[in-house]
Amino acid sequence: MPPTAQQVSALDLVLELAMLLDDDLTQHLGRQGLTVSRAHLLWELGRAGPVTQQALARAMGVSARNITGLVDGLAATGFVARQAHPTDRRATLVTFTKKGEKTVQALQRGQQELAQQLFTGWPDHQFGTFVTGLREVLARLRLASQEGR
Amino acid sequence: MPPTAQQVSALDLVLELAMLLDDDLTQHLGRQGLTVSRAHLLWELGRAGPVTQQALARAMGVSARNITGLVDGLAATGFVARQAHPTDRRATLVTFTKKGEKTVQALQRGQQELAQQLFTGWPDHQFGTFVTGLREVLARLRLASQEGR
DNA sequence: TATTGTTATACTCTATAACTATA
DNA sequence: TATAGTTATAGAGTATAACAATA
Repeated sequence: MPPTAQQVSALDLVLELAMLLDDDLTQHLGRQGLTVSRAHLLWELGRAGPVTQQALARAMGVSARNITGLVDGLAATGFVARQAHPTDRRATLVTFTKKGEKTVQALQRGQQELAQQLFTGWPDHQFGTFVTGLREVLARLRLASQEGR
Repeated sequence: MPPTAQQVSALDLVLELAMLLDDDLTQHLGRQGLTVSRAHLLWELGRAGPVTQQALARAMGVSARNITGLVDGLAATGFVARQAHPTDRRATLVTFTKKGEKTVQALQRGQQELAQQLFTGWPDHQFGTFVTGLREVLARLRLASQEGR
């Protein structure tokens, strides 16, 4: 039995939302000289403080080689710097420059602004039901993703 | 004035949903020998029938050069073929192979299945409020994106 | 003169495998 | 022997600019 038309068009809305968010993010970051991947690395760095490239690779779920490239780019554009690890001479610590630190703070502010723009003024029950719905969709999507393996 | 914690965590949920959807899509398409960009092209082709590469470039919002590369890849893997345009000898018509046609149909079925998995069994009022919320978020996001230009 | 698609060139993200320096 | 990061190599997506064929 096929899904209802309402179900299909609800998924269309979700997919359109995902695309728009991605486009918006790409534009926004591009204006600051960043890509989505590089911003992701900055974000992790903001969460975990100075860390090794290995730690970044694990946290972001990408290869070590990939981190080398992202750090190269971020260092060349002045967002991060490499520092010697104090005890392990094989390892490198990735740290913020002043510019990088300010940029991460700006990204955080930008996210807060967006949260406000999207959700200010919603009736309480609508907001609550929407959030509950999001959680339900996320839970089901995680299940569906696992099945597909 | 900053946003509420609820607003920020609602945006977190939306962002997580977007990421999960993208990952899920990438995995699912990868199993069929497709990338997200190539599947996007197939999807457009399914919507609009045999079309020129220029038409695809405009519909997808990417450069003509990019379309050349995507069609090269899809042709090499047997999803589409290039045909001479009947009246304009500059242009190329991109058409489905049998494999391409079946693949698009499978993608459409997959999307319907996902819609069902995500939304089956929701109470009517919850589903309705959720969809209304999605529309509201989309409308506000479009506004926010435009401002940022 | 304008348009269609390709070649030339370049940048980014991504991966695996081989290698160096260190644990 | 195992780990951290880099070099080597490769594929994919994306862009602009120059060019050929055709309108």
